[in-house]
Parts: sequence; structure tokens; C-alpha cells
Amino acid sequence: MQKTYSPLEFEQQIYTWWESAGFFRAQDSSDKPPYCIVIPPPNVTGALHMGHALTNTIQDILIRWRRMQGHNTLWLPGTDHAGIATQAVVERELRREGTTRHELGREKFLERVWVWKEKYGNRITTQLRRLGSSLDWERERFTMDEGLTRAVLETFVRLHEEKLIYRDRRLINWCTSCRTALSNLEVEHENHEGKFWHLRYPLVDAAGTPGEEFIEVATTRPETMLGDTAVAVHPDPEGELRSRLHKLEAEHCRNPQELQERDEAVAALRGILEGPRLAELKRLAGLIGRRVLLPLTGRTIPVVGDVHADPAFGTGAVKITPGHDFNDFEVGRRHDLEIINILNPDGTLNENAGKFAGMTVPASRTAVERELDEGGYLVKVVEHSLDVGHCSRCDTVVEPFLSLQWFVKVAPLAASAMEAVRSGKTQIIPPMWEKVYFHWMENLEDWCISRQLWWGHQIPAWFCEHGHVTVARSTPDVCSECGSRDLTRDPDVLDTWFSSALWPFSTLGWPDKTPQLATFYPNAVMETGFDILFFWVARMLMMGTHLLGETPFEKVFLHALVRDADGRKMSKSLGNTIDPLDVIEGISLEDLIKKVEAGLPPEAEREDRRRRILDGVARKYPEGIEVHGTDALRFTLAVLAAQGRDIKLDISRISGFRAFCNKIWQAIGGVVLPHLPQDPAPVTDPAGLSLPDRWILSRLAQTVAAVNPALEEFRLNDAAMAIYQFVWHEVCDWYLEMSKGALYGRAGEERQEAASRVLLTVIETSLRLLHPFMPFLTEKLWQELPRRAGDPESIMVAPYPKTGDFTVDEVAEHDMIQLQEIISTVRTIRGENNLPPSAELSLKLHMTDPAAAARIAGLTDYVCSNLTRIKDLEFVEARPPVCASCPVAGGEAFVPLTGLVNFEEEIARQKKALAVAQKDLSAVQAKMSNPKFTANAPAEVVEENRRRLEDNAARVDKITHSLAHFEELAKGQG
RNA sequence: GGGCGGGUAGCUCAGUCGGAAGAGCAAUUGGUUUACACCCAAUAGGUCGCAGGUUCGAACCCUGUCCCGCCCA
Repeated sequence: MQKTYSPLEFEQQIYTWWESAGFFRAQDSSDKPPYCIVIPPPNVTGALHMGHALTNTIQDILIRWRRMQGHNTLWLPGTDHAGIATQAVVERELRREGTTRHELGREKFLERVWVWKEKYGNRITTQLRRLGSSLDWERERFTMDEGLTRAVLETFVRLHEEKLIYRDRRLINWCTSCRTALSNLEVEHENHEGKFWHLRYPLVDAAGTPGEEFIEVATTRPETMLGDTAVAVHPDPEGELRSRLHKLEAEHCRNPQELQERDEAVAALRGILEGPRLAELKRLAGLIGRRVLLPLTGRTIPVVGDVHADPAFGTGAVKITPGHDFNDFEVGRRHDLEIINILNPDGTLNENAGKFAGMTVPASRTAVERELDEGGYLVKVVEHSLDVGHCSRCDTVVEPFLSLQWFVKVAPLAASAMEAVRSGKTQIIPPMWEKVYFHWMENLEDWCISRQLWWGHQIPAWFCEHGHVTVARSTPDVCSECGSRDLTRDPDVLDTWFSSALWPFSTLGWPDKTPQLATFYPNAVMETGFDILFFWVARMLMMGTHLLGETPFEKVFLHALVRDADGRKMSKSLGNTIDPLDVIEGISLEDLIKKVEAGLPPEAEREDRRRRILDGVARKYPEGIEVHGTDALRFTLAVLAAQGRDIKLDISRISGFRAFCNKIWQAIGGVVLPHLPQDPAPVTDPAGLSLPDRWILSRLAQTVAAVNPALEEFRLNDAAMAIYQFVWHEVCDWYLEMSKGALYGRAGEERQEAASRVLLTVIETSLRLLHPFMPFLTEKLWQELPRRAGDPESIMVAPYPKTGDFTVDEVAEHDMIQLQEIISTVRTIRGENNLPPSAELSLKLHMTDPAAAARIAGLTDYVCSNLTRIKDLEFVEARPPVCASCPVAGGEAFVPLTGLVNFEEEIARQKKALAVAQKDLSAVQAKMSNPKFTANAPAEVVEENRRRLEDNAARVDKITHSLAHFEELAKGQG
């Protein structure tokens, strides 16, 4: 075995062995309880990032734990075809070759994408292996596989038959850069500082001639006026305002601030009702039925009465552009207005925009504003903030766009999906997300599923020359309505999330009734980030409950988002990503900078920003990033996994846990292996063992008892920290140190054999406990331990420790606490008085409790050992002269200090200790002297405090005496 | 505008039945103790955001409030 912990030397080798030996394989059917997790499929274009590392670590921990517990575990891998992203990558490649997908044609383009996928698509799966993920690779799936494609078609046809999928011409969110429709979820709303343009439209008479009268409207997007088909005003402004006023006045205010806000709102309404504004609003209402001239177009449009026009907002009149605004679209429907589309799919204005055709939106905005101003139609421009939708993929401003698209009617699907959670068939963890889930599900709009892309599942709908639609599982020969043979397939593809929504069962063979579907559906757990609760989890629940009649998974475990050490989202364009592989394998500063630089977007070519980012990297990682190994990264992520919404990841945290890996490595390589017992059978019977032996076995029992429930409840941090605490601070810090005498044979052969057997038992069990978190290190070390006939080949298929394997020994734990107190007391005296280890010290104990004295007497060897470097221990009847002292349970400890220390320091230490003890005492005294406390508090709490009162009183007493003694000495000396 | 989450040591965060406030990192002091300096020992550091309330007792329950973040519209 290597002297130092070098993870890179064995991690990959071990993984290769596991995979080829078939340890990851699940059984289609088995007597063992099934436990299935399907991986959230990463984008096939993707490269591993910290989010993947986190989610895969959590899942692998759960899977490895259940596998060791004897479940038939299936962790199913796969990738997602990621429509827009993948198409964009290949299109970029084509652009570099000087061509486009349109020049290539659909068929050739798709061939290119497949070639690309075969070549680069396994990058991410290779990287997942590097994390130690025990995925059943023989079952790997891809959302565009033949089988999964069949599931998609089946779903589409079935939902269409059930009238849950329909086609409609309506406004959708359109990304002019991706040139496709988006679902509402793919639009991110941002608040922008914008402007409010006040325009005036002249009223025309019956002959269409404009007069002197105007209607003033206000808009945030003046260029859309080219598509206006009406102006709306409120039909009864006074009634509306009065009813609002009444409602406000009836409102109950709970505090002064609310009251003030209410009063302000009331005053504003009154101001309108009692001021000149009301007359203007009434005038507007009176214009309903008239027409206005739409400037720059020569068209006239009607004035309609609609409650959408808010009399308290803006001018009270609002221009209506049904082709480019969701609210206006509704108004248009109510009044049967013409819909004019002024946009091309690429975001330029079309022929309906007249002379502005061909301009981009921003250009047309300037041009329209200028012409309106010149024509005297622009009243004023004021500052105004507004929400603007952006494409979540490319950040382009999204345009409401009129088009014919396919939609899923989600309300009926949502009902069964909500029921699954409400009934507890699916449990969402942490539970706060259930609220979020319900809130969203209750307010769903239909899901636009068609995308104007080529890469994806082409919609199984065919149109004949009469416009009839035939939806079928395979290419139909004739139109289902008119029998026409002239059929064209809908060129559009489905939203990638449509196929993802089927993932928990399409990967198991659905729509066929396969054995693996029977065994592993519902899945045990769906583990993913909360950010895709709506995108993915909710939709899987909808599809699963609807299509299979059963919830797709029993638990949903949502983890937080990994951020950088300062809490910013990791992004390549900020240059603050931490690549998991760099953490695992290390990277030089030079290479790291190159990498960050390559990830910066072209805009960052602005030298100052670029420099700032790169300097930041150099400052943060002056030596690059060291090798940490997979296990340290995994353990860190497990510890951080329980946090709320954000995980701030700092490399120093990972280094801390790498130290833990090293600690284990050293302990096993340096102590366990050189002192292996003759008989490697695990020790379970504590009879005849030493106190440390019995104590550590008891602590092991407690640790096992803590870890399993923590894992059951997805408290991975508690499980990880319990093992960490046990292995480092109990096994290494105490047990190993106390057992060295026995291990080195200083207490005879029998003790040596016993101690080495206990040590082996504890360490071997700890490795199994730790295996799900640190698969590589534990396997490597476990293989070094002695093997017995019938033992499993790999730790990953060894049984997970369970409560009951070891028993808690209360007596041993109690005695050990007493021993630790004595040892710590000596160490504190040594530390506080700055006594070097070379200083030869004695310990005198004055014990008032004979039982305690007897126990310590039997443990003298541990007191006078490497733990304290005390050379002798003596029980005394009275305080010895010139010594440091410290109260211990059942007595008082003294360390003679003649010639070793100056009294002032010792007096200062004692004074401090006294103050603390007195504070503790008075707190307990106050409590105990309160009759209500003794009357109301539970008996054991009162008893506990009674004991504390005694202890603290004794403590104060001892320190007071000791202090007096020292002051006496100091006086004598002085 | 509606909803959700957070505020605990210098930093990052645990704290599950309401019963003496915890960890890791950082800091300070001492240390070549035959596994480990990726180490060991010791020390210091707290108005649990703020104000009320319930309770014998509140970081925890209730009300209000301030600040930060996120989601939805």
C-alpha cells in the first residue's frame, strides 16, 4: 500500500473492475425488494458540472446503500436529446463550414446531428463514471431511441384521441432567435426600465374624416401601433371607480402602515372621481362605437368598451393589438376584432407594417416614434418600468406571436397528478415544495408542445390538401377524414420535455408491458433539482398518473442549487464555474485560466471585464486546484446536500474532507494493517474486553443507529457527519490512542489479539458505513483487509451495517466519559500553563466518590499514557502543595507545578473558571428556586437540574478553595 | 401585486419532543508523542435580525416588523 493517500492511482481502476464484474446490474425480476431511480438525463451536448456531481452523488449514495441492504437496485442511466441546445451546436458547426441547415435539408441535417451525437454524446456518460456512479450501463437510454420514440408517439396519439392534445391558432411566446414557439415556462420575466409613450389618435366622423377630437393612449411598445385594431375604454368608469373605492374603504387594516397605504389609495381614487379626470373618462366612454384614425397607416379602427381598460391607470384608454399582446388578444376575441400580425418569424417587421417592413423591432421603434412625433401624434414620453419576457435559452426578448400550434390540455392531467401528492402516494421532500407544487398546478395554462425545430420527435400528424388532420402511430396512407392520399407530415417537433415527461416508464419499456416495468414502476425515488419541479417533475407526475394509472415515483427528493463561494450562480460567462473534474484530478493555474477564458462569451472580449474575471481566478486559485479525488468531492456534496435552496461551494471545504480521506488512509495503513489479529472474525461479544474496546463498540452501535434512519429520511448530511465524527474523533482521536499500548503488545498477547480484533471490526464496519459516500477509498482499503471464506468480492455488495449488529453499552460509555474528563483536565492544565510535553508531570486525584476512585484506579494505565504524558498517578487525601487543580466528577484533580509555572497565570486561569462556574450555578439556582418550575417541569428535567445544582455548587466550592490556596502561595512567594 | 425560503461564532452552515447554543473552516497558543503537519493538544469567539406574546422555561410556538434571496403574475 502507498504511504500517502493518492486517489488518482486507484479510483478509475476500481470503477472499471466494478463495471466489468457486473456489480451495477439490476435483475428484471427478483425476490429482493426493488429499488429504482432513473437518472435525470443530462443533455447529450452537456459537460459535467457541479449540479450533475451533486445529483449523481446523492443518487449513488441512495443506490449503493440500498444495494448493500440487499435491494434489487436499478439506477438507470441515459441522456436527453435536448432539442434546441443540440440543434444549435450542430448549426454552429455548419456555420463554420459556411453552410446552413436549410441548405443541407432536413434529412441530411438530422444525419449530421446523429453523427455528432455518436461522436460527442458519450462525453457526459464517461464523466459520470468518473464520479463513481453505479449506474446499470447496459440499460442506458436516449430520449430519441427507437423505444422511447415509440412511447412518445403512443402518448401523443392517445392524448389526441382523448382530446387532451389539440391544435389551435393563438398567441404563443416566440423566440426570434431560436425561431420557435416556447412554452410559458421557457420564458423568463425580467423587470426593465422602459418608457411609456403617450400617443393620440384622432377621432373620425362617419365619413372617415379626422376632426379636432383625440383619444390619448399610452403604450410601452409604440411600434406595435402598426398592428392596432381597436382602442378600448372602460364603459362605466365612474361605476368601476366607485366600486373600487367601496371595497377599499371596507378593507380591514391591521397596522398603521396598511392604513396609510389604504388611505393613499382612497385619496387617489377620490382625486379622480372628484377632479377633472372623471369628465375625461366619461367623454371616453361616450366615444364607444366611434372610430379613430390609426396614424401612419391610414386605417381607421373602432373604439370599444372593455373592462380591460383601467380607468385609474395611464390615460384611461388603451390601444388594442390582438396580434402582439396576450391581454389584447383576449379583448380582440371578446369584440371579434381583426388580428394583424406585423412580425416575421425572425423578429423583423413584415409587409403589414407598410414602409417599416424589414426593420428590426428596435429600429422600427425609433422610426415609428419619429414619424408619430412629426405627425403631431406623440404627446409625451415618460419613464416606466415593465416586465419583459426573455428566452430562457438565448435570452432574446420573446415576442407574443400569432401562430398555429399544438397544445396539451393540462387541467385534467394536473388533477390526477395533484391527487398523487395529496394522497401521499408520492411524497415530496423537503415538504415545503409540496406547497409550491400545488400552487403551480392549480394555476396551469395549456402547454404549447410544438417547436419549429428539426431535431426532436416529429409530430405524428399529417395534413391533406383540404387541411384535415390525421394523427397516427405510423405514417398513414390516406386522410382519416376525406381519404386523400396527398398527405404532408407536420414538420414541427415536440418540446423536449414532452419526452422527458415519460422518462420514468419509457425507459422501462412502456408502452409494452415488460418485466422491468412491472418490477420497477413506480420508481422508488426521483431525485433532482428544485429548479425543474415544474418543467419535469410535475409533468412526469401528470403523464405517469394518466397513462399508467399509477404515480411514477414514491418519493421526490429535491436538492438545492450549487453556487460559487460567494453565492453567485455558477456560469461560464461569469467565469466562476468549478469543474468537478478539476477538483477531482487537479488543474494548474495556467490550464485553469485557459479554460475559464474559453468559456467567456464574446461580449467579454472587452478587455477590462475579461481581465477582471481572469485576475479573480488567479487570486482565488494562485496554485491552481490540487488533486482532491472523487471521494472527497462526493463526501463534501453529501454534507452540503441538506441545505435549503443554495449550496455555496468552496474548495476549502473539499480540502477539509480530503484530509478526512487521508486520515482514514493513514489509520488503516499505519495502524490497522500492521496489527492484524490472528482471528479476523468480527467481535460482537464485549465480554472480557477492555473499557476502550467496549466503549468503541458501543459508539459504533450508536453511529450505525444514527446513520440508517438519517439515510431513510434523506438527511445525508447527518449520516455523513455522524460517520465523520465517529471515525475521526472517536476512533482515531481516542480509541486508537488508547489502544496503542495493547496493540503494540505492551499488555500481553491476549490483550493484543483482543484489541486488534476490535479495531479490525470497528474499521471494517466503518468502511461499509462509509462506502456509499466514498466508494473508491472504502473499496481500496477494504480489499487490503483480511478476507474470510464466503466474504463478498467487493465492499459494494457487502451488507450494510444495521442497528442490532452491535449493542450499546451504557456502562462503558459512562465510565469512558469519566476517564476522558480526567485526561482532558490534564491536557487543559498543560495547555493553559504552556507546559511543554517534555515537562514531567504527576497527577494527584482527591476523590470523594469511592466508586469513581475505584474505576479510575483500574484505568491508571490509560491516564498515565501517551494521552496525557503523565508519569505517575496517586490518590491523595488532601490537597497537595503548589499545584494546578481542576474539579472532576466525584473529586478533584491536582497537577503539582513546583518550578514549572508562575502563579499569576494559574490564578488568572482559576478566576476565569470560577466566573464560568458561578454563572452556571446561579442560572440553575434561579431555576430551582422557582416553585413553578419544580411544579410544572417534567420530573426528569427537575432531577437533571437538581444534579446540576449540586455539581455546580461543588465546582464553585473547589475552585474557590483552590484559588484561595494559590493566592496564598503567590503572597508567600511575593 | 401574490407566494415561498432564509437571517444562529469572523466565514459557510447544523440545530427533529420547547429543557445548559453546535460542527467545519478561519483565528490564537503550544507541539519532530514510532498512522497521519492533509497531523495532535489547548484556547478564544454568540443580544440565535428586531419588538411583543404564550409558557415554569423559547433559537424552536404565536403576532408584528426590518433585511436578503427565489418563484409566479
